Amino acid sequence: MTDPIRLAQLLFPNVTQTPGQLMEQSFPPRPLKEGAQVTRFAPSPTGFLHIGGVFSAMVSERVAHTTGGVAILRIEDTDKKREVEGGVSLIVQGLRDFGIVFDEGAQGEHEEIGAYGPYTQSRRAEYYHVFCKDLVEKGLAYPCFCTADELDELRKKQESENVTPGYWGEYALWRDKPIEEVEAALAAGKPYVMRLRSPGKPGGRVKFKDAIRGEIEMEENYVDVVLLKSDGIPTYHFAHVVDDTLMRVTQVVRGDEWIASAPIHLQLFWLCGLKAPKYAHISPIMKEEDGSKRKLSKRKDPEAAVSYFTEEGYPADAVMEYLLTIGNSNFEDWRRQNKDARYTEFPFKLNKMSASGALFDLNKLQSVSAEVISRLTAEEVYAQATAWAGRFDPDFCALLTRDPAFTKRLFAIDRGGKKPRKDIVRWQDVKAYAAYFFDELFAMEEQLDMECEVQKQVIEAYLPVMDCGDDKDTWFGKMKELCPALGFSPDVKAYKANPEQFKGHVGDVSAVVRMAITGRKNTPDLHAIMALLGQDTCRRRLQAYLAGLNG
RNA sequence: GGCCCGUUGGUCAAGAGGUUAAGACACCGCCCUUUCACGGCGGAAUCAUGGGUUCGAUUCCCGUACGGGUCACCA
Repeated sequence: MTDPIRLAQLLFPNVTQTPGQLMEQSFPPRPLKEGAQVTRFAPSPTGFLHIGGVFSAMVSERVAHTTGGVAILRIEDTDKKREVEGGVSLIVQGLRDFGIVFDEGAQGEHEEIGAYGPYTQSRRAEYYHVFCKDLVEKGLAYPCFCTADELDELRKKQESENVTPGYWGEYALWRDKPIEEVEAALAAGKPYVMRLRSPGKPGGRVKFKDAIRGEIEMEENYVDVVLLKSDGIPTYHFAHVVDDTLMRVTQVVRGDEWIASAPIHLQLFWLCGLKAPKYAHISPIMKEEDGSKRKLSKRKDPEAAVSYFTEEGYPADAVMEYLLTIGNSNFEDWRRQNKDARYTEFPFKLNKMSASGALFDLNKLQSVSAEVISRLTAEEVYAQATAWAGRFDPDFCALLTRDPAFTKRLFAIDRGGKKPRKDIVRWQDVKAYAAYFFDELFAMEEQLDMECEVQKQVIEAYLPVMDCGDDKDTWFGKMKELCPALGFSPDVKAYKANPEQFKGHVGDVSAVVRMAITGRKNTPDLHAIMALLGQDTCRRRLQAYLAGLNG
């Protein structure tokens, strides 16, 4: 290829701009303050949003927004084979469900915002061509007309000769073909890809700094990698360089599977005369199986899909906070010291991320979730629980919203104090939690381990004095007054001192009433429950329970 | 196979050349409590391995094992 300028003109007759002009005229440096990071989350619209993707998106977004920078959502749809109808909406909606918002990029299937777009790679062909033409002019890129079969053959030959397989050095068939041959192939309409003419050598070394892992040294790239596929669309490698340059991205956050190709990217930036962004390669979220770790897989693990968490009813904030604890382990300490703060106030730091992959811990998620829900007000619980039920359990939703004031009061029981209960882990649990407040769902779920005769006596003694209008002390006072005649101790300590003298203590008496009214042994404050349920309902349930004991 | 990354209790992990090796979840026990929770207190439980360097290594270096990644016209 004796004449790169002529070759470039031949290949890209319609490209008139240079990369420099493009950057100056259309994508100037962003007016941001010192230290502000521009990040991006760049998923492929494959119709599946992985929890690892949400993790990565969260990290990118946090880094941008805690530094006063910009978060971009870019759609990497350069592989038409994997693309799925509606894939973009699924990503946008999925991220929105978790409260992750981007400043620029895709907003819906076909909508975008921001001045550094388009943010969908399939609409950026002209930019890639500008950069590619520039490389051709510099003698750093060339067309390759090899067919899949030819490449296959090359590989076999290399394997038999025991050399590193790949399109490189002397094995790069089209690297130095005379321009006449290229013209002929072009004229014949043969499909071709554009390849990098890599100046690298086997054994050469590159170093770079990773924000999470520190210095990484690797063999430099010497493969003539594909820049533009035969349809003119770039490979990830080239798109990464062009897009992140034009979008003025300063900090790339991506999965650690990209570490291996970092030398390609670094070389590309260098050859294009560009400054590479900073890198942070994050570890995948793992799953334990048969005693060993493996990546969460979308085929085997339901919890790999973020829709799982939405369906199960984990609050978005709970999932975010769990991810934050995996991301920066000091988040938990911070949370304890800032109980009322929103998680977005936490100063997330890339260099505090772990270099090894964390196992997904459902136990921990549940604990975080219970904690998050316990901090919510009754009003918020009502809003979120009904929103969840509206989507996944419409019948129950109808019940919850039939009398909003009543439902809110129910959620207010034992909530809001210094020691809020933590028995709702996911919105799914609300149904079981609140069942006995609704006659439609009320059922005897458990049985008391106490003689029927004794239970009968308790109910019969309580029925005449019961008054749901009593204040708490009066209410409990009555409970105590019942005790002596029934053979129970009104005082727990007295009972514990001489258990043989009593059938039980006040707590046991309350347990019978609790069972009759709620159908279970464990509930929040019984007095509050009865006050809310009202005299009629309580009397009815007490009588029904008594009838049950007799039958 | 080449190259790269990783390895502190069951899990998430802090940590630094000398510490009784934090904390959280889960588990167990006790206390508090009208129940359940919440909370409090306590318990069991960890530096993958072999060599160096060093007065001293879990921490630094080298090897080994194990796990993961990557070597495409996929991202």
